[in-house]
Amino acid sequence: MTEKAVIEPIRPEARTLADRVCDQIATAIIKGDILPGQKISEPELARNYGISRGPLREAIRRLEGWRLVERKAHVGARVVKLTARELIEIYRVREALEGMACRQAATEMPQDEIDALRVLLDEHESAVEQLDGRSYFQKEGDLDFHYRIVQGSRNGKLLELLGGDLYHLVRMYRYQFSVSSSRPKRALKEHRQIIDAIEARDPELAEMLMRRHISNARKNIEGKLKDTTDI
Amino acid sequence: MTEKAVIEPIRPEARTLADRVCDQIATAIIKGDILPGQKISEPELARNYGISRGPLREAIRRLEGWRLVERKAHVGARVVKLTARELIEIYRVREALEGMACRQAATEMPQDEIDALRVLLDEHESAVEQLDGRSYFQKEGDLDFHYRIVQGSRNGKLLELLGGDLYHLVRMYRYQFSVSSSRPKRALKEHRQIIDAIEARDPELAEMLMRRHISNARKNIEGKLKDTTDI
DNA sequence: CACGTCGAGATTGTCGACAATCTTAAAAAG
DNA sequence: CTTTTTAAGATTGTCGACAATCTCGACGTG
Repeated sequence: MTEKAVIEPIRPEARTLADRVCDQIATAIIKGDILPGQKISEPELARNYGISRGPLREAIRRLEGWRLVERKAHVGARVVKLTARELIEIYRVREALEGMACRQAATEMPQDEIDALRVLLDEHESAVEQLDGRSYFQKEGDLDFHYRIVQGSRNGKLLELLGGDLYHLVRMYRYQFSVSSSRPKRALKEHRQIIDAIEARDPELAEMLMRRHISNARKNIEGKLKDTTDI
Repeated sequence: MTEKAVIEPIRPEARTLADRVCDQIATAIIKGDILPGQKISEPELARNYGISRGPLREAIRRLEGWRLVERKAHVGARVVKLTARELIEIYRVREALEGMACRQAATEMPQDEIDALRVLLDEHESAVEQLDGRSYFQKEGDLDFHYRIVQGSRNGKLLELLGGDLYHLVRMYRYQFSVSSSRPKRALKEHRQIIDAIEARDPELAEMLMRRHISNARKNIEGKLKDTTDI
């Protein structure tokens, strides 16, 4: 009895097959090992991962829920291929949603989470200084910052929407186009302004800063997309 | 050949088994035939609908993506049971999202869709006058109005988020508690104001009116929830 | 040569059976 | 009598096979 209570948290791999394969495929998609628009063959993946088609289909279904793949009956699943328009749409939605999250975080986020977030920003700063240009950690680190703000809003539905659908797509886009190196220092400065506003318990300022922060990122992307022929 | 082109749109039931069962279960949940918190037994439902567990699991998995059911590994699926807090959270998210949708609709919604929406509102008015109090059509009609506004925003991701997750839950809540009869005439008036602002191509006013409209609905609910012991 | 038809092959949808896990209730120990 | 253990039953997870459907290239016709 006492044994079990200790062992259980140690073994988080008690998950189901579908869970693990789902994570593996999601990572493969986000990192670009499976390209956008590419077909997802059930027999092939089942052989690759050494499992049956049952759990694999469950994993694909979950990815469909995350909007990482699209399925058509009797045809199959393909990795989503974001158009430039859709990418911009995502950023506009984030502007509204995360602006709201930031406003609520200014009143709801507990002090210890604010402190922890400042520590995270310090880590980001040293990482940015060390690697100077494009840093791997900054890629995910930026999303981590945003995720914590949303957590701080104490709105579970908001967390579901942003964490469930949009962030997967944003992560995919970032890996595919390696756009994190755009402006790490300026982004870091904006992050600090935002957390300052939250700690000052100023909802209006916090929302405004977050909206401007995401709006800046969107404009940065729009500029880059003009060069690319398609996406 | 010419036959097929005619027959195909006539027979939309060429969908898969999982598709139809998914719709059936979703309707059963929303209408309250399956109560919140109730367990979803795979063998039982498979017998009821006369299908195998394969398509049924696919249907349940899709409902999980719509946040209508929650699943735990090796335990099973249960219909979600919204807490009062979560319901309020949903309305706060809708306020931000649909406010944004309304703002974009003021610049993007084509005139013919605006005209069609006015026709819909006229139908609602006659339905409200005829049945006076609580009318079945008004229940879904209200959501129909909101859905069309979001469509008018021409933001596909917004439509996915609102139509995919939140509206199912709102529909379920409305059926369960029969709250549509709260204030149909006032809601109708607010709807007309909103479409007026959109036709006037006034984004700021349109957003403000929509936010206030949803905020009013939220406050109305908050008042009703005070009476209920739990939900 | 262009276009429509047809069929082989492969892929997805569906099914039933077996294995792993949880739940429940009875039995045993204190 | 309360608590712990254990075992039976049922449920979920996984697998392999069969049926329905789509894809794509070859073939015939205008």
